[in-house]
Amino acid sequence: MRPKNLIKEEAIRSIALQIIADEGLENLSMQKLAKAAGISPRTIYIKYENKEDLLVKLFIEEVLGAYEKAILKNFDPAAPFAEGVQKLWLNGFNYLINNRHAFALLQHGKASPLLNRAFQQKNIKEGDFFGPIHQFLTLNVEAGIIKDFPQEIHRALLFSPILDLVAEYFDYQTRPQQIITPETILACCEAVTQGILIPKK
Amino acid sequence: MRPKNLIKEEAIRSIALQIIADEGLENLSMQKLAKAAGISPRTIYIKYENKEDLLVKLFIEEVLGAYEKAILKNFDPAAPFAEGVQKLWLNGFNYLINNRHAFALLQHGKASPLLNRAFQQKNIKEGDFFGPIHQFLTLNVEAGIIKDFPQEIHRALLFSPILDLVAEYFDYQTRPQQIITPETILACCEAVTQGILIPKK
DNA sequence: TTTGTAAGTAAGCAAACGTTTACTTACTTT
DNA sequence: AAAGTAAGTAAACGTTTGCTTACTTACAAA
Repeated sequence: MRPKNLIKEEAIRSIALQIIADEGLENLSMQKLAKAAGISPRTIYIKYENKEDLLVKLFIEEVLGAYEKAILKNFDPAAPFAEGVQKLWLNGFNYLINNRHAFALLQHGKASPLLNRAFQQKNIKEGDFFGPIHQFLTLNVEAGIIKDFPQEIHRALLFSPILDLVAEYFDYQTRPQQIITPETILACCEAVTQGILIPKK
Repeated sequence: MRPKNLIKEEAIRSIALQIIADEGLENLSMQKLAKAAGISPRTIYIKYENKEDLLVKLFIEEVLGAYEKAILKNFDPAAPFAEGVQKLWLNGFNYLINNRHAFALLQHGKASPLLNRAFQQKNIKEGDFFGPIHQFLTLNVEAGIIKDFPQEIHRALLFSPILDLVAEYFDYQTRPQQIITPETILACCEAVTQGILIPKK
């Protein structure tokens, strides 16, 4: 039997991400995608049930999956708090600035009800997506090193600035000087863990 | 001459926001909007040039404008740092949890290239959108109270967690117990300004 | 009361939408 | 070499899209 063309399968995914990043989720159509990938619309339906199925799989597998893998690379949940947070920040920041298309869909994931629902169902079915981070935070709360907030709050406080900083990074790429670099990130990371107030002498 | 029906004008905007919040930006169509508002599609085009014009005006005027107004209510740029940040957090959080539809489009604004572009152009033309916040941060940097980061970085560190906390607030509304309340927000606000590390004795 | 003007509608345009049918191509197994 | 099978395509299905035309309604000025 004829083997499936893995190159085309990869093309569908990467070109879909590209269109979403450049024109927005609302401007992605199956016809446009097929044309850009140089294939027939029908071919997409061999691999994906329908448009929603394609979007959900793109988001969960291609984007969230890869992001999780990248952010947890060489991360040790038992590491000292500041060191662990720094690792996660650098991993996350570096991955996202080098994967603009994945970043774009990640942003859409927070806005689109479809993707939001898919993420929650995935989390319920397979347990915590970013397990080692959960473990890391629990350890540090139990050791009395960080304040005793629920996981979701810790995550919002510690990690949501990263996405905005990445967005600023891309904005500034189109202007005279870059103000957000990987070096900047270390200072931001410290500010988040220790606060941005300058301690009184 | 026939006066324009202000009720219908308001209906277009509020129902558009509702559809976007419930079904996503990618599922809003002019026909669906007209039907839901009980008017002819043509009527929308009396008030808005096209679909993009409608979306941009909704986002800039209806959502960003109202959000700015709400967040700056009773805010004094000359107030002490912790007090000022607390005010902004409470204003922002309370506005967003009471305006789910506006919150949804705000999230889309970070993901959609169209809305993103519109926001940047608006910012360039009319100067800083959240002027008093700019002033507030500048004052505190100059007084040596907070670290000397660029405005954009301060804003990402100080305010981006709010949106994620609001998202969690809405998520938890559909589940057994609410973990994020206006009272929680004060603790989060303190954690962001002073850090979440527990100081060593 | 007539006239001018803007608001609003019903109906429908071409184009694009997501999806499917009928078919061809390429490869494996017999 | 023939049969079998999955991959892939061209063309088009019916629907919906953004948007427009032709018309009616409601009001203010003359």
